[in-house]
Formats: sequence, C-alpha cells, structure tokens
Amino acid sequence: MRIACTDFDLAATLESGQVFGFEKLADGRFEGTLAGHRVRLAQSGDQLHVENGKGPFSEKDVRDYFDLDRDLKPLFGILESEKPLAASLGAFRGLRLIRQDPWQALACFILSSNNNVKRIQHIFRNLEAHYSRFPSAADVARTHERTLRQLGLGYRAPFLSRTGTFLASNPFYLDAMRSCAYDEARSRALAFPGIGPKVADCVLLYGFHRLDAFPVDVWILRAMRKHYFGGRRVSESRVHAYGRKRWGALAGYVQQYLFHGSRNGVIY
DNA sequence: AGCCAGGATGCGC
DNA sequence: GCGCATCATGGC
Repeated sequence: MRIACTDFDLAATLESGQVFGFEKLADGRFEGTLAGHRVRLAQSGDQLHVENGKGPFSEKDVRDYFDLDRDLKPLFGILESEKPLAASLGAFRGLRLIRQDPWQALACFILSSNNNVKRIQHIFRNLEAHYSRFPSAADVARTHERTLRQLGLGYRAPFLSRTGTFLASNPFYLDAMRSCAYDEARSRALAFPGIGPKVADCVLLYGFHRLDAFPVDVWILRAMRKHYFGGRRVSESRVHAYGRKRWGALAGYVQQYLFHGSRNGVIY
C-alpha cells in the first residue's frame, strides 16, 4: 500500500519516544503493529509504503494512526516563532503525534517511569513474545506478578498488575474517559497505581490524542527552565501549567518537538 | 563502578 | 506546598 503524505517524517515520529513497539530494521524500514496488523513501514519523500498481511486493513487506519490528515501549518507557525523550537522544526519537520490504543499507551508509560527507551522497548518485546501479541488488560489480570517481573518490569510489576485487574473488571472505564474534560480525565489517570503527573499527561496525549496535554519529563523540565524561565529551578507543576497556557490546544505537539529536539542535541 | 533513565510513592517538614 | 530516599533493571 502506498499513501500520499505531506509534512510527514516517519522516522522522527517513530523514534521520538511516544511509541515503543516499532523496531528499525537494517534497511531503515520499521516493523511493528498498527491497527492490529503486523506491518513494515518505509518512507520515500511524500510517500509512505505499508507492507502488511491480509486482513481488514485500510489506508484510513494508517492515516488516523499517524494523524496524517491534520494540517500542521498552525503548529509550524508557532515553532518558527521561537528559537529553540525552530531548531527542532528544522531537524524534524513532519514529526506527528500517533493515535495509540489507550490501554497500550497507559501500560507502556507505567513501564516508562525511571526507565530508559531502550529498556522500555525491550520489555515491550518481552510482553509481545510472552503473549504472542501485546497483552490486553485481561491478559495482565490473569498473570502473576512474578511473571511480569521476569519479563523485566521490576518494581513496576504490581502497578501494571493492579491496573490490568481494575480495567479487566471495568472494561469501559477508558472509553468513558474520552468524553471527560481535561482536568477530569487527568485526575482519573492519576488515580491508577504507578501513574503520576508526567505519565498521566502521556496517557492523555498519546492514548487519547488530547493535544492540550503537556508531559513534563526531565528533558522538558531542563529545556523549559533554560529557555523559558531564565535558568530558574521552577517546579514541574509550574512548567506544566506554563506550557499548557502558552501553547494551548497544540501544547502536546510543541512538547513533542521540544522533547525530540532536546534529546537529539538540536536544542541546547 | 557508578550514574542515569520520558518518575512515582511515601515520608517528614 | 517542598525535599528526599527508595524502588528493579540494564545500558553506557
């Protein structure tokens, strides 16, 4: 399948720490699961190539997943007007926010706390291998904690176990969060074990495509302190409130360019 | 060897 | 509200 795409950077999108299930192959293609199907992805210019097996799999699935029908010009207008962001735009123009499955985003970002991307990817692959797919909440619910530990989760095993158990017996809980206002959805995310302020915003941003969410991790905190607070050691909650107010409905997109740019040395 | 990783939690203050 | 120790694990 070939899909026309403008203002799209596949590699930046898949390597910017928002999704952990794609592996870069030796030839530069990416392999992972999209809309329930194993795919291999490659980009050449304004074309996205998708190889997949048989199944109910459409171009629309891909366009939705990669947010390809969004006009990024309003975002680019913001990024161009601020020095640190313009640098990231120059390097990663076309980085887009993926629409992930809410449960998968929630599970992955429980694993992400005090962890590094390489190891999160490793745990993700362990989970896929153990269950022959990414586990559902029900899968996790009937798995013993020690098994999760053996898959590499460490001390986060009980967090995921308890979350899976709750969602297996409340199967529409995440669906209901879709229609909540930001504050309500965030406080519900915060109520899960192992989910604090940063991961809650990741769940809203990546799992529910709430673009007004603004996750503040160590990279965002450093970059924001330096470029927007004159180097002052302001708190994460202040940075969070500031980012959301300054960039509003596109705060999450701005955050993604700031994060990826900072992590790759484009912003310093 | 020791520090860090897309932090969260529980504590004392 | 803030600061701090602790939490598995492995990459670097």
